[in-house]
Amino acid sequence: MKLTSKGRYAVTAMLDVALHQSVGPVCLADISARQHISLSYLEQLFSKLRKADLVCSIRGPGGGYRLAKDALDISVGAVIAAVNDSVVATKCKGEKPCSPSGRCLTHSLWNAFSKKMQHFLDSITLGELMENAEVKEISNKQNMVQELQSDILHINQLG
Amino acid sequence: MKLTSKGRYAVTAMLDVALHQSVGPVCLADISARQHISLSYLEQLFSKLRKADLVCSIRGPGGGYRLAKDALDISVGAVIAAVNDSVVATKCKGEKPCSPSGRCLTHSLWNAFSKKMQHFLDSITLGELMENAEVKEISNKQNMVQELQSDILHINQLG
DNA sequence: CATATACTTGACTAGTTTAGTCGGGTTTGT
DNA sequence: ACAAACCCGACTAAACTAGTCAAGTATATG
Repeated sequence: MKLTSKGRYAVTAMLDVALHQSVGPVCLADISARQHISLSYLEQLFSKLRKADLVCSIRGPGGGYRLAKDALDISVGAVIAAVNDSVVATKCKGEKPCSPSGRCLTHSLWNAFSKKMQHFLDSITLGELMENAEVKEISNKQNMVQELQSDILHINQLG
Repeated sequence: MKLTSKGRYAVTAMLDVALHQSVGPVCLADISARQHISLSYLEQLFSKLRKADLVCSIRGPGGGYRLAKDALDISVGAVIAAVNDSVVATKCKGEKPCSPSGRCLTHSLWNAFSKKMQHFLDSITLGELMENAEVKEISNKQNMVQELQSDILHINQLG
């Protein structure tokens, strides 16, 4: 799992679709205008998002994109994975020794972290983020502590 | 917060130091040999890690690096941040309009996610990962026989 | 003190990825 | 028919990755 601005663009665009699809399909030109992402780049991203079945497209005038599922069923992790033509291929496979106290232990530690990371990204959905936003819109700064606590709770549930 | 193989190398190297510092300072040559990371590249990484006060160095023969704090006080997030000369500079700062239903809402949603992400990375420490590993070490040893068998099988297929 | 060991710093680079452009398509509502 | 929208592939400048290379500086030990 990589985390770069490419993924940020994808998540941002998907959130834009989620926020605006209630009045009909959202066209890339509108997203481009609102989020300041170049149209052609959006085309690239949405091509991958469509192939990953995260959005569906409506062609022709008045067309655009729509989320393929409920926003609560689309994880941030899925969006990021879709645009990063991954295939990382963890190296430590064919290589022989991997002594218990050496390379392989550290490697498995990294894998443990990587897995936690993955679960975390998969556990946050677009819908969740939107719900949080609605609450936030009312009082922005009030519940910093609550938020932190719920975050920690959330993390503990994962691990 | 970026998450690339640079960060992975850094975390891996730091874990290696954490695992081996009990018998004295860990020199980069040893880490290079164990983790298969080039010495010169490690030099770059540790230069940054030292500036971030995550490790301290002991020069001269028998020298090397040591964690600057307890492994339980060094978060994975801190390590990754140290090697990624960040300065992301979130764009939405000087820009004016940021209409509530447009760009700025999506932007704040991304920030919300970004924050969660940050908290998550900061909440995992090197020490925690090591504790998890101790449990795993047993199951690793159980798999050794299986692994050996599959290796033998592989060799037989070649001959 | 000499010297080998080990860290320190900076300049350089091939290769890959990012973020984007360009120019053509195809589909479809009016 | 026409225009709005998606679709697709080739291309590219800039940035970043993952290093290499070379010339230092500090220090433990004989």
